[in-house]
Amino acid sequence: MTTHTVKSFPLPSIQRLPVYLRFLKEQRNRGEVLVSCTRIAEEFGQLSVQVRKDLSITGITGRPKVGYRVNELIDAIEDFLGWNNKTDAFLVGAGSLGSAILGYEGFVEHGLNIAAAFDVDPEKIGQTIHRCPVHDLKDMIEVARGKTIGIGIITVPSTAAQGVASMLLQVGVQGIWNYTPVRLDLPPDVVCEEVKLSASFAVLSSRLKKRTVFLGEDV
Amino acid sequence: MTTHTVKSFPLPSIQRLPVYLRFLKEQRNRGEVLVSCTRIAEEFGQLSVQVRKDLSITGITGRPKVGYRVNELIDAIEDFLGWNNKTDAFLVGAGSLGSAILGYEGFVEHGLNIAAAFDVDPEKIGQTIHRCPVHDLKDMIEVARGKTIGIGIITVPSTAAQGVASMLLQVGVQGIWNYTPVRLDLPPDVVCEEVKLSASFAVLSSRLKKRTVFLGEDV
DNA sequence: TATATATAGATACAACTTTATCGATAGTTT
DNA sequence: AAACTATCGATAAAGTTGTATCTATATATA
Repeated sequence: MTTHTVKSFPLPSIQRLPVYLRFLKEQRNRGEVLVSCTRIAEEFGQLSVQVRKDLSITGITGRPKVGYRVNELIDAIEDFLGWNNKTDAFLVGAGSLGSAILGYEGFVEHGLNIAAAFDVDPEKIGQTIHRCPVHDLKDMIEVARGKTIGIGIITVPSTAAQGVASMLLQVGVQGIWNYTPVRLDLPPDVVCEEVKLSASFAVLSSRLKKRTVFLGEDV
Repeated sequence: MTTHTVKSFPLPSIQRLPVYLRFLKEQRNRGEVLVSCTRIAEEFGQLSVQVRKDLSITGITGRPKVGYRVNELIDAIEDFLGWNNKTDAFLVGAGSLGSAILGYEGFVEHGLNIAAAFDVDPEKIGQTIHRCPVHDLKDMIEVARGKTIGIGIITVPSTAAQGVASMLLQVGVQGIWNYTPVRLDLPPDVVCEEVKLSASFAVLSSRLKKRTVFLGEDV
């Protein structure tokens, strides 16, 4: 293998792609064949330039005065994100957050197949949540045998997070989707994405605070 | 009221504050009185300069060769985010995602008091989830009477999101924490923060994809 | 008391992201 | 067929965020 630079794309653009994808699928269902970025932009209160730039990272190209082909665009986004290939995943922590993720059908459309869930609670072990079997956490290695598990989803209490992560590494996951606020110690070749609900709440709080200051104070 | 410019702070900095806060509280529990940003930075694999800049938005100032007072810093962050004042909230959608939020005790520490939950499912109405009563959605206005509800949390299916948002506006919420992928139509003075799980998954997916390309392809 | 050192604060620079502008193109209208 | 217009693509400018560097200061040490 030769070393080569992998071109990287703007993170904000990547994050906006799912929004466009959702809209494009809606349009396809309505029978639309073409769509312009002007149209997409006004839908989301953005500038058309930004939409165009975002879409361009997928490699797709539109036609002046016409726009983009809806189908082509959907394929391009899904291909870019790897959402047209199914990836098997394990979810650890079958509490309410875990159940919420198991129940969200959108992820199936994104190629995410949660093959099994795990927990330590005897009440949950053996049950089925949203058609997904819940196993004993200590059977994880065994359940994984013969399977290729690409992603591990961690929805356990913070204290258990690192231990669970280590088990998932043994199973051979390449990516971890971490819903706990814990910074995991992982080998550098494993991709980790954290869902930081506190960060989101902090943004909401600070904006509410600012708003209060603005409405209430006089300078 | 006079018009004046409200200074705005870097969003990424705001998002990182909860991470520091968590660490600082840990340190306080261990009896630490002082902490340097060098220490914080190494904990999170960041640069000390960035930590310093992030902390500076709260208005706090440290002392050279000494560092910051842990208590002072905790107070400053909580004050900046408004987390030292309790805010009452309504949560709409008592499914698994709603339950997960109700069950996450961290939010209480952030000043978020979910006063009531709402749903349309007769099975759920009248129940109590994590000490929070679940009411019939159509009783929302009535339940709100006499209360000041600052925040509305939306954890319903996408199709119901806009309707719920409109009800919350009637209740007088100033902020909405939206867990659905729907872009809500709201008056401009209402603050809305969206939790985009698909965006997070998109980042994970694209990085996994890139990784595969890097490991597999030869240029 | 003088010197060394770790640390905060300020300033400057670089990288990244968003926004604006301009030219090219394909369809539409006259 | 020519002029017009909506749209894309490319490039440039502006704004924001992250990183590096330098100075000042408080403590420790000789």
